Amino acid sequence: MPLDSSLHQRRRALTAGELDAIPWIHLLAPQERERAVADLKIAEASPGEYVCRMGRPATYWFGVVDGLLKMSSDNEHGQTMTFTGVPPGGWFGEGTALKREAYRYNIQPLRNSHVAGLHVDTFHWLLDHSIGFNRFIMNQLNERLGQFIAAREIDRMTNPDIRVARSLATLFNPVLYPGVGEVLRITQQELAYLVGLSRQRVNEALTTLAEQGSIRVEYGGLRVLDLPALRSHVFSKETSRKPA
DNA sequence: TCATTAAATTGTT
DNA sequence: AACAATTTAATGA
Repeated sequence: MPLDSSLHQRRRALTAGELDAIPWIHLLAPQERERAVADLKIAEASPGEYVCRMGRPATYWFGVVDGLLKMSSDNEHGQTMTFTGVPPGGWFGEGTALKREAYRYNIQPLRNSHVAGLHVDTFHWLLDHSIGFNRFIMNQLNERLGQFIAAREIDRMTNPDIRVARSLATLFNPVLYPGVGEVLRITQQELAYLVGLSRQRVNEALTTLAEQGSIRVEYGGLRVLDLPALRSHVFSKETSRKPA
């Protein structure tokens, strides 16, 4: 059962720390915040479950408190295409919440994750009453537009190293995912699922990126050292091939 | 707190 | 896909 259907039963209140990590909560006036906090729910979701499914009516606007989600879509042939990952601090679904439509994507956890939900009615109430909230949403929509344009470029990249680099750069986006910070908690296997490459190839790409100084590979995560380089660096074809 | 063991993740072929 | 090496997490004295 998707999380958006079962959030009612599985919900619990957010801790003070979890509330503090929500990027838009600080932009609200006291009475607005009071209303938002009263409605916010949090639930745990595991791999294989759905946070929300394509076609289901949108009931919540979601945010990742902890963990890692993937956003995907099924085409008419039953194949699944992954668009992007959603790391901590990311909020999504505002487009469909705005129009009160059905979800256009599937959202599934790549590992055990904590997902917060704000009911669409409260979402709309905030839109009607809070300037700060409107500014956040506008900023978010604008930033995501840039992300999707970048995603189209990534799709046309044949070089796996560049695909990994660009995909990582989007996950490190400080505006969309302020919860990530310097280190992104992600395993190489999880990253492989996201970019659609084998774990071996991802490992090779990460090693190359680390050699170039744009990231550092750590156990269970990655540290970004040079985000602009990740976004734009072009690799020469023969950087790390061993000579014959 | 420390040592031991299991589990997870990474590096390599 | 398989394997070894490394790191973390869990357990109990």
